[in-house]
Amino acid sequence: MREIHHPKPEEITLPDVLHALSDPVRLGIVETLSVDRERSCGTLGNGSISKSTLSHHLKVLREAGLTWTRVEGTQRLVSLRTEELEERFPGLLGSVLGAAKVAS
Amino acid sequence: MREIHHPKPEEITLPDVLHALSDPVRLGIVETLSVDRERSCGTLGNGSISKSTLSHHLKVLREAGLTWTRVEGTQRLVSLRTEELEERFPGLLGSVLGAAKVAS
DNA sequence: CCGCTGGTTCGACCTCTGACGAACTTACGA
DNA sequence: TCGTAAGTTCGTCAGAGGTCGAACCAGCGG
Repeated sequence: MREIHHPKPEEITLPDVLHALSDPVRLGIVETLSVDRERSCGTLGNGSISKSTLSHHLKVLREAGLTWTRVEGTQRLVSLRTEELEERFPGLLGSVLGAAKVAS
Repeated sequence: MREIHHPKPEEITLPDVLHALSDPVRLGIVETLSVDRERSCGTLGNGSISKSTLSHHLKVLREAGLTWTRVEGTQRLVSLRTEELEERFPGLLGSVLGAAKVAS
């Protein structure tokens, strides 16, 4: 497989982040990751979504700078880039996650 | 002209809000409104945008629940629904505006 | 070496979105 | 009353975005 591209902190743009979070599926993934810290790709779909679509969403999140993906044997482990995001856009991720919780 | 539709606070959804904010043009409008409080539609375009496109963006913002529009004679005055948004999604608008400022 | 498991990539499809000009509506002012 | 200024609405266009199945690729286990 190809190199996994992750943007540098300074390359992360606000519109990209907001767009990535504006999809319910991706927002759900981010919520899950905020609780579980690190999960493999396959455990992030709610069953109602195909492998390829899930992979697409994870790519959007990764390229927006929201998540980090590392290879572990045959699977990829995904986690939130919490610290870097906090440094770049202080409070943003937290308030979005809080809002997501409120919206239940 | 038709009735101007504004969603009730409880009808405002997080994905809609984030999607509305994920467009640079609309984000700029929200930034402007966070400073000036209330402006007429025409003064919100950066010159580089047509009237109809601007009207479209303002409609997206309004229907996402971000802005309030009132009629004043021949023009419409647009303002942020700051309090209602704060109540619905505490801290969200503030951190987005802060992030927008950081991203300069 | 072969098959399985976990993911990615590739078209294809259809919808949504942003952009524009042109036509229309409304209110104000001369 | 007529024109003008401010916005909306409409139709259209091109491009982006989400979804899927199928094909593909990499490791691991037998």
